[in-house]
Amino acid sequence: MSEIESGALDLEFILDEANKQQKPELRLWLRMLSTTKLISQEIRRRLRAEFSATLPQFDLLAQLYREPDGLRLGELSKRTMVTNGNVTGLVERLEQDGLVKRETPDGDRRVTVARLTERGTEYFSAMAEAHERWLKDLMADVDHATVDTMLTDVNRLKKSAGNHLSGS
Amino acid sequence: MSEIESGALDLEFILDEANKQQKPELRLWLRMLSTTKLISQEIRRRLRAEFSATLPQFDLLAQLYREPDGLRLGELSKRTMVTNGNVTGLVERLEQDGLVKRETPDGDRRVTVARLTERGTEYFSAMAEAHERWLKDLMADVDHATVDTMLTDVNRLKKSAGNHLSGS
DNA sequence: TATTGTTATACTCTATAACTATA
DNA sequence: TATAGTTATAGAGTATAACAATA
Repeated sequence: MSEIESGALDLEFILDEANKQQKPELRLWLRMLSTTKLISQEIRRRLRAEFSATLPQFDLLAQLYREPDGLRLGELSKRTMVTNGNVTGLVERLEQDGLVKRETPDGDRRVTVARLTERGTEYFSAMAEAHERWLKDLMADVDHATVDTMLTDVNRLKKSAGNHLSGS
Repeated sequence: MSEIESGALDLEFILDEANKQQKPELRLWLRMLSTTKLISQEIRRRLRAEFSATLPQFDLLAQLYREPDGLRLGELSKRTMVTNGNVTGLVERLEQDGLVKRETPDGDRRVTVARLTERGTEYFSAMAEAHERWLKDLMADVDHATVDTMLTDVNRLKKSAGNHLSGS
């Protein structure tokens, strides 16, 4: 290799490294996106194979699991970040499976409250246990300190994003 | 408030904090998932409004943008984590929009190579610039040091997950 | 026989907007 | 009039498997 070529390569390398540093936010986002896609696909695969469930369904059930008295559909919509109309469809499918039931409370008959059935509670409990196991497994090579750091950092990121949405 | 009530509240708080520490991997995952969902929805909204494009399309175009000579569909499938059959559909839509073209190289006529058209290159260039701006904006409240730390940490996580998939 | 893409299918998710019943 | 859900619709994404052409 000639001196000129060698020099050119070094320069390219330096420029390349400089470029990398120029767009750290973009790089972080692309990396987060591909990472969550990788993990999501794996989790989706296992949820489907072992529980015939989807990720949005799991998410919705998790919200109800925390609220024994159930949640209004509007509140469910906010917490799952799914539009009102689509929450209706999600809940309907889960109701057909016997995991969720809908009730209209006395007082305001416009309101619909969704809550887990007994079967839904048992079923989600098993799902949650498996889900936790899968996550521990997938993150096995990440040390505890890093996990803790990431917990804090991701929270900062979420707050920042929340503060800069179109509607705010 | 009585002493007993106050004591009970303290205990609840302590137990709650202890519980939080018990499942850090799960908590990290749920937080990453809701964060990427929040940001993805925002980016999707803007991509649709300003470029009539979807996130998977953006992802696919980004891969081709880095490879002026184009990529085989199989390779595109791997890089975008989209199945072969669905890559065909994605590329077809982008071809109809005139952003991508397909070619069969001499030598192995089973192969299809996708590459950006001139228009596709220009179009994606504008998309990438806007996309980078959006990300910087959404991450504006996160300091540079944290962004750098996260870049490293997310990479560790991705590698760990990759090492523990079903097929490995 | 193995590989590369394509086609077919079924289902779910996503987004938007119009609509109904109730307050 | 405003609110809570529902319905309708259109378009994409996702996963699986069967299939054709080529090597």
